Amino acid sequence: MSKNIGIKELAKIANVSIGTIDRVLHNRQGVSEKTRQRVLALIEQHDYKPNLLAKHLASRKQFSIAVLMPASEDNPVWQPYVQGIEKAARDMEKFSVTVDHLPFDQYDPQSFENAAEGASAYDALLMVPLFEKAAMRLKDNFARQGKSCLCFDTNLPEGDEHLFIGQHAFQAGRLCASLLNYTVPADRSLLLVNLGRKAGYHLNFWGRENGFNSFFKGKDAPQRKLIAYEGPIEQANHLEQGIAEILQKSPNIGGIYVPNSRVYWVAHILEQLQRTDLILLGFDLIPENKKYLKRGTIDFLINQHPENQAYRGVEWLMQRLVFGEKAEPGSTPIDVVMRENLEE
Amino acid sequence: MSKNIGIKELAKIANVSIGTIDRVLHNRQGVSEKTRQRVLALIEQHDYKPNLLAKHLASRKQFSIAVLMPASEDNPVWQPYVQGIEKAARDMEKFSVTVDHLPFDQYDPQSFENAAEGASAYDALLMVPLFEKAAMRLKDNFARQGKSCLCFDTNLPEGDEHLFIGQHAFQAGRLCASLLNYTVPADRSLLLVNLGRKAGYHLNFWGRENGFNSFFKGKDAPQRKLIAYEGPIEQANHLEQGIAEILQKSPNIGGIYVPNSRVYWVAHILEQLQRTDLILLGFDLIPENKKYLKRGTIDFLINQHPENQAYRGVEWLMQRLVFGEKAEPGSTPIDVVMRENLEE
DNA sequence: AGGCTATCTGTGGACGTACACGAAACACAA
DNA sequence: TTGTGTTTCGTGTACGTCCACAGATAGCCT
Repeated sequence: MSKNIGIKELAKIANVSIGTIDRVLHNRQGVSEKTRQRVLALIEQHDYKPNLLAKHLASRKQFSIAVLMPASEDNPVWQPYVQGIEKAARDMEKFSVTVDHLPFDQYDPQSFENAAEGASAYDALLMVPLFEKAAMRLKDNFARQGKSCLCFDTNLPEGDEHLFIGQHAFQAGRLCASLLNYTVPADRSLLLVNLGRKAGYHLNFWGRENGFNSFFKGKDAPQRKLIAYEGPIEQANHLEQGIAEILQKSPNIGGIYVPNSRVYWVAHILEQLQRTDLILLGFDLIPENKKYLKRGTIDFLINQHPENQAYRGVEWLMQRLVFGEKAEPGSTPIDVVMRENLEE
Repeated sequence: MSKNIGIKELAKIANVSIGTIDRVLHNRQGVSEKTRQRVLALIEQHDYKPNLLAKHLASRKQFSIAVLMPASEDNPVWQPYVQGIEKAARDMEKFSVTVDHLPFDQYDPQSFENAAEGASAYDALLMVPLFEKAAMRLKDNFARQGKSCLCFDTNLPEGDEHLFIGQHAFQAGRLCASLLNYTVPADRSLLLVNLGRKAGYHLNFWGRENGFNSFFKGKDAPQRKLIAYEGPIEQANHLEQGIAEILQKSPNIGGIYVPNSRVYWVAHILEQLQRTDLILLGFDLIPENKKYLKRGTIDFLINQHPENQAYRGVEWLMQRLVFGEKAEPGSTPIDVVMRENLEE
């Protein structure tokens, strides 16, 4: 009904011109204290909200968003993120916002630095902070310039007021523990497989690992034997041998937890060893994992909704830039996928 | 860099006035076929995208969206939907879109009809089509007037090209079956509890029930004894008695599936009977259910992300109205919630 | 009072699009 | 040729805001 009041009406009521109102709104100098107060009161009183569309139109600004994220060629995990970014880029175009993907090598800190360099020219930043120190620096840089910066997929440790879109890794780990605890008989033990802890083993993996372990600690936590196996990242044949050995040595193992997307390696090995009876749980709906999920070798996968995460990240930044909003980014559900709810 | 081309530049290039460009863009009559083709070619060639901010500013249109949904007082299930709608209403305001909730009584078809009556004046419709025939009529009405109509939460059966945001009930049912199949030892049977099938037992419930049953049918489906219990909806004491009896008669039952939000009734009864050892699975994160989930009486809840569903529904309609887009509404993940990933 | 700052305020033209109105161009019959 | 009607096109104003510039007002000095 009562359509929002505009700068013009406001001027009429205050008996000043729109120029004055404008100056007050942007608290620029050149307006007497008396009028300023009067105008401010009226703004308050009439609950004036600037028309963001008109505002943005008049101030002919073009915004740009940088997305700092590994190249999708490195790892299929990043593929859907890229898709989300691309879709967002298309959708944001209408708000005069351009989105660029600045790829880096997820195993090479220097490449991150280089990409970060390029990001400084943008108005806002969306990044996967795989390299902690460099990411922190970059974030602080943006903060200092009053520009928004949002992390996704992986969160930085000191997350006080930190802006993040993604799964809570620790919680996800706990959920996995609970799921295995439900599905594996109580007298059997669980195996945690860490693939390639040294290289590119990023914060998310730690969180998932810690969350998993935390489930079995504490006073009335379920008693369950846990075995940890630290596998190599590169040599697949070493891994096969290692897993074969550990399964032989501990025939009591009933379930395996892989806190990252490389669970398909383990799936492959289990099929080789004809041990598909074990409950296998891992992360990410990449094609290889889906394959084994369909066959039943992998039993559960935790989905992060990557396309959605990336899209929402860009959207959130756009809303800040264009509309000046500052809502909570909101978290990503920890989505359990089984053969039965695998889409497509 | 190359800032988007505008209607003005386009006019200059085409050697016509902006008026003509405008007519071509809105394919209104009054422009010769020759010029139209020329302009269209240029539009294509320069990849012209109208500036939506300006567009919306100039066309002083006010859109309205009606949301046909049960009143949240009827049932806590609807509470988060209302919140989603309200948040959407706030966010859509800047696009001059108003959103009204037209509540109806989920058990009273007549109240649905009444609400539907009121909806006809709106530009678009978002509804929970609990009453099939009336909903179909309403939907067709909107379609006939070229207005958008979107269902959420519950889908209409003939969903050929039908627009829907929400969970796939059948798939959700299958997932639940699988989950119980994993967590309940193979030699124990499962109980399916239908609460109040007659009154307000809507399509979603059927889908979840059928999906569940389908899991155990087919050639290499797991063999498992299923027991179905049809409980009364109103008399809680009857229910308690009924469940107690059936548990006594079939002591082999290892898990219970309740295909709707009333799982907390069963949880309450299980606590009374001191049978919290049973795996209990149901739907919706309403406060009562959360309570029992935290305590461990309920083991799994399927979340529908209702706020999100409602919000996305409104947003989708807004995008159609304001921006004229026609993307797929996208589906809702089937989110498994356990004690460990219950938020807050 | 006239002149001169310094401070305060109003005006007008953008931004890119929508739309009403009216002008021009054309066709065709008288 | 003129008149009439129809099709095709251009112009002007508006949307709500930003911003540069010009205009007004007041204070003070000579």
